[in-house]
Amino acid sequence: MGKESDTGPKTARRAMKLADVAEAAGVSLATASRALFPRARSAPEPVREHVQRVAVDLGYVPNVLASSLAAGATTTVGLLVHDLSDPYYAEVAAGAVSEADGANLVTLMITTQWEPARVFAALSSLRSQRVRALVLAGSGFADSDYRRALRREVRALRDAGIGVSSISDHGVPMDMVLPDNRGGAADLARMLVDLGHRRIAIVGGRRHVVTMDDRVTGFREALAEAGIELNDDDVVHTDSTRECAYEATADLANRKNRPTAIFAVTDMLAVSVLGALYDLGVRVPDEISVAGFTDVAPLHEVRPALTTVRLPLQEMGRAAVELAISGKAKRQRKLTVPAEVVQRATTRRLPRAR
Amino acid sequence: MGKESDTGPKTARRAMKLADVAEAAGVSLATASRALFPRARSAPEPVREHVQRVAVDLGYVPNVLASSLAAGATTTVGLLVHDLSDPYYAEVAAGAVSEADGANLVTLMITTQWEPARVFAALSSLRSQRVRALVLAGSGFADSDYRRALRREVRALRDAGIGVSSISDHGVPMDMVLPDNRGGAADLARMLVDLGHRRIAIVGGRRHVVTMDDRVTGFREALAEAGIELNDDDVVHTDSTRECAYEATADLANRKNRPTAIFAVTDMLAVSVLGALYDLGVRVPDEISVAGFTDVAPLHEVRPALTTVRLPLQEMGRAAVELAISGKAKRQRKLTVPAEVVQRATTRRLPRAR
DNA sequence: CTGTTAGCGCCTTCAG
DNA sequence: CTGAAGGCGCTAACAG
Repeated sequence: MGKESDTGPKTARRAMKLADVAEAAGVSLATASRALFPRARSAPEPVREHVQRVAVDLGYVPNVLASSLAAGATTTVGLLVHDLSDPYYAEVAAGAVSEADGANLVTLMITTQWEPARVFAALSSLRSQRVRALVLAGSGFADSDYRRALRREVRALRDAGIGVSSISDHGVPMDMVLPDNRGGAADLARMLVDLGHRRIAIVGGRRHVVTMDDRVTGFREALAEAGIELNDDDVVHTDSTRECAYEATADLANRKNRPTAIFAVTDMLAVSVLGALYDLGVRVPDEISVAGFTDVAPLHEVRPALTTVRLPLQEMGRAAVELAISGKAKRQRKLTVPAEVVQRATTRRLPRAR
Repeated sequence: MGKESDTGPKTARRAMKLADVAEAAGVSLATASRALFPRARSAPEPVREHVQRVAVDLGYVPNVLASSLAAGATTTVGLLVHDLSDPYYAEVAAGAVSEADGANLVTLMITTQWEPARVFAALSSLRSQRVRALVLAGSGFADSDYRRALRREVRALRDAGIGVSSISDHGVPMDMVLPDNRGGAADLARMLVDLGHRRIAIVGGRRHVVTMDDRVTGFREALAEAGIELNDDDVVHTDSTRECAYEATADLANRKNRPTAIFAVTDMLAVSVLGALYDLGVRVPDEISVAGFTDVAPLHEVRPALTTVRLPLQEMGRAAVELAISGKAKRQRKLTVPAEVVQRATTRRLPRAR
């Protein structure tokens, strides 16, 4: 039916629909549907085969929008990260996307640039997309307004039947993957102390970001247990990552009481610290030891090899997706991920360690 | 695992729909629609305001599936990359996602793991999602079967009114962003020659990947013009990136006629080469010069700073999305992106340059 | 087993 | 300017 279709294939012609296939195959809509997508009821083998070949001959591609609308369930999962160009999130996302793919789900990715407002915008956008599940992969903020608002939003999501999970604790009840930032940082601190370090500085990341805060806290507490108190100016906070860390390092290196070790809460910060020290002619680890956190992949081959605390980023992404899509559980689930110190070449034992 | 009946408002209740808002506001469905989403016709200010407040009071969130289905246009763009954990793609994706976001579009991300079959699966999946536009960010393959099949698929996409663009040439007519891999590599080769290098080796990446191939070709041609012919064993190909590059480097460094410079077609490969040389005790750039390609962000602070060829990854991602969503043009558009040599610390002038 | 028929939630001519 | 009504493409009860 219809007039001669224009042979010029350039014209955006209407896509084939199931009804077209059904008609061409001489069966009803319902039968075609059952033949192509066997769920509750299937269709007998001969019919199925026939309809399927007709479908491919016609170049039929199902309209997911329509089927999702009718079936009341989509095939998408939402993924929120702060910044894809950060290796941390890139790896987490790689794992998450791969896991979703394995579940035949496609990933709606949104980047929030460390801005709470964008997180909420993204959440609302994804809700409106009716994602089947959603993962808050970005670290949460230590801010009670944020948490209150998030709590409301998450409740709405769950009420709508959307499974939600997060990586790191956002201060809101939901399933979560909890990398042991505190424990890992504490282990690292103890290791440094064992190596004889006493004057240690921290190059912290953004303020009020729980992931970063936890690392600082864990590190600090472990030092305190060893009888080492950190002054406020032993903890430098950096915002714009790059230059900040660089300057902070220069400052630390020039102090009269120069630290013997620097803990950067992020591998990316650590590499900036290393770069600054290199440029200043301060030898690592001979003069100063440096450690990072996360063991991010792009830096694996860098020399001297960075001492850091390993986190299985991709697996964390996978696990978060897994939690979210299986999120029917009544009880909140928390999956703790161990963080393991990896001692490499940027740290050394102090010669006259007591 | 008791039979704890979920109490409270946790039960997945039906989400608010436009009809609910309309009813609560005492207007018709059509009016509510026009009040909330003013497009062709809007609604008078007073009505609009009223309906809007009713909507928020009810916690109404529009169902994008339904509206897309009815309006015949979605708000999603598809993005295909090979591997998100590769800094190259992570940055490209960051740019692309951001650009899409700026156009109020949300990104459907799919990773294809360098497998052609997955590319096609992704394409079909995205078509079925009725994306508004789609970007093939992953490098194409130098394989005629692949290209033939892709050509068909792209035509189908365009026929369906979906704008398509790619980064790098996939050998198929469509809008594309073309980083000047050949030119950049050629410039790099000339620079090395100018520095006095004559024995140069290439650590290539995957075979039959146009992006990598182009770099090798451009480099090789420029050397040839300078009268330097590369033997086959001067070009090593690596698949699994990591170990391969490492071993290849060891091999190169141990040759009787050790090269004075190594060009790695990728920064990530270059850093592996550097790592291997470091472990072997070969000094860079004193004994061997090393150069990479792309100037990937996570490596910016690494020392000695890597000589490389800069490509504006994020902008490439943005541009590709821009092309795809504006893809109504009849004429094919090609956007060439210049690649600029950045000479840093891993290359040096040979002392007795002839 | 197959076909008919309501919707899914929204948009958009078309009357009023 | 507003409302009623017919789709958008598909699914899932229902009959037959």
